[in-house]
Amino acid sequence: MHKKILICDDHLLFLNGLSEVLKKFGTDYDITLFSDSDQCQNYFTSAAVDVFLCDLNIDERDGFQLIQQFKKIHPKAKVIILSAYFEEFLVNKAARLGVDAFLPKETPIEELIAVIESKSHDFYQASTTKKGIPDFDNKDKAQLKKFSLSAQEKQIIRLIIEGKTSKEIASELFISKTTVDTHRKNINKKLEISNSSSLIKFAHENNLFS
Amino acid sequence: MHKKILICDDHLLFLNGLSEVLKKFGTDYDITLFSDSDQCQNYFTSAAVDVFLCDLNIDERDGFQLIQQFKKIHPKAKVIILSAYFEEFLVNKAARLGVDAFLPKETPIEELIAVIESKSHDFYQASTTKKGIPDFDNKDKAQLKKFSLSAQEKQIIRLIIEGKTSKEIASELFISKTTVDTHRKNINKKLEISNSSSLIKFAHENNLFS
DNA sequence: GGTAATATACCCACAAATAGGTATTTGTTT
DNA sequence: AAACAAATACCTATTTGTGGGTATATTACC
Repeated sequence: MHKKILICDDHLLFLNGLSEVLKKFGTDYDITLFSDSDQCQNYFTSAAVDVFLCDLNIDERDGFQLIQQFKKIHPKAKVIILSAYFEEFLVNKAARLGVDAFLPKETPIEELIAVIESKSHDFYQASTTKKGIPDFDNKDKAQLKKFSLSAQEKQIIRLIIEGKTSKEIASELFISKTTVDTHRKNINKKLEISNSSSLIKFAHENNLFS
Repeated sequence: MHKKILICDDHLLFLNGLSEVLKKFGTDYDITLFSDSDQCQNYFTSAAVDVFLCDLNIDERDGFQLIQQFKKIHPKAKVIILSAYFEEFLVNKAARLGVDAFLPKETPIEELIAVIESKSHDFYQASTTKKGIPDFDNKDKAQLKKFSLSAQEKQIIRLIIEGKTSKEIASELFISKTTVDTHRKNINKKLEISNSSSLIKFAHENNLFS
């Protein structure tokens, strides 16, 4: 069946490669590529799309934001996240946004195509995703609610770990310095810590990033 | 010109994609793929290789180790690192190992092929790599400075990483809080940084502990 | 025996972070 | 429509960290 596929990923080599592989193995795909999230959004606001393959962290913008916009315009399209990071709370958030599948980038191409071709919109359909599912609910209720860090909070933690000050983080995220301070305050309260060294320690111990 | 190319990367989709793209754009490439570093090493110990494309962090093993082994067996082959992480100290280490190019994974395919085809073994040849070069020497100095940290300074860094405040560190080491501050001041000066997050980042990047 | 490095400790001033509060807006859920 | 979570932003106050000095005692190395 003919499918209009939209791919957004800021890793150009990955983008090229994925496109090549899909053209080779896929039946009848019309593929459009973007490495810039704004250009991608411009495109999908006025074009038909059947399947949207999206990376997280596309050029510093949160991939979830892009997906949220996409969902508004194309509620029936299939959205598949291809992410290098496979963490429960990300999978959770994706599920809440109505993302159809959350696949690691190392997913075999056959499986990716199976997900693209599947008629159902089942979040758990891919075998690789299933692997992560057993403790999905437990992790969600136990660990995740313990911390339940929002996307913006996580973003700020990332920048703190990089050695940025609140002022620098503010200008990088186009928000006020006082807002960054509020986020840091809330983060510290949630994690029951009182300085950024402990925050970094926490992030490493819990593999928030890696 | 015919080239025997060996690629090692644990991201299967990336591996597939890269291989496809190289076959399409490259002139006459004989490509062998591995996602497992041990299997890759087994292969190159008894096979001719012209170009080795290698990821860092291949299945938990340090990519540098693999490259080191490769260099012993194929001193004249061209080694190109394709890494998602582009940081000066990694580029430094690569340069010291005699790696010919250090490219981000988002490198345009044309540029990657240009590097593969180039006759020279010039570490700085790719435009994307050049961007990272200006502070190459500075970071190298910082690298050396790591050894000029005194025992007490290292001890204090350890405690900072554990999330302790200067006051806490002082009482733990039975010295004055102002002395701890002096040490922190000297550490920051030596490492050319200005906050503890950067200090922790430095410690991790340079494997000061662990 | 002189020089260098290290550890110790203080002064001052300023920057940054932490922690309490309140408040508005937006979007989602029920 | 009401309730909620999230992101935004400000106020105040205190603590912590940073960076410029200076200074002394100790050890280590030529």
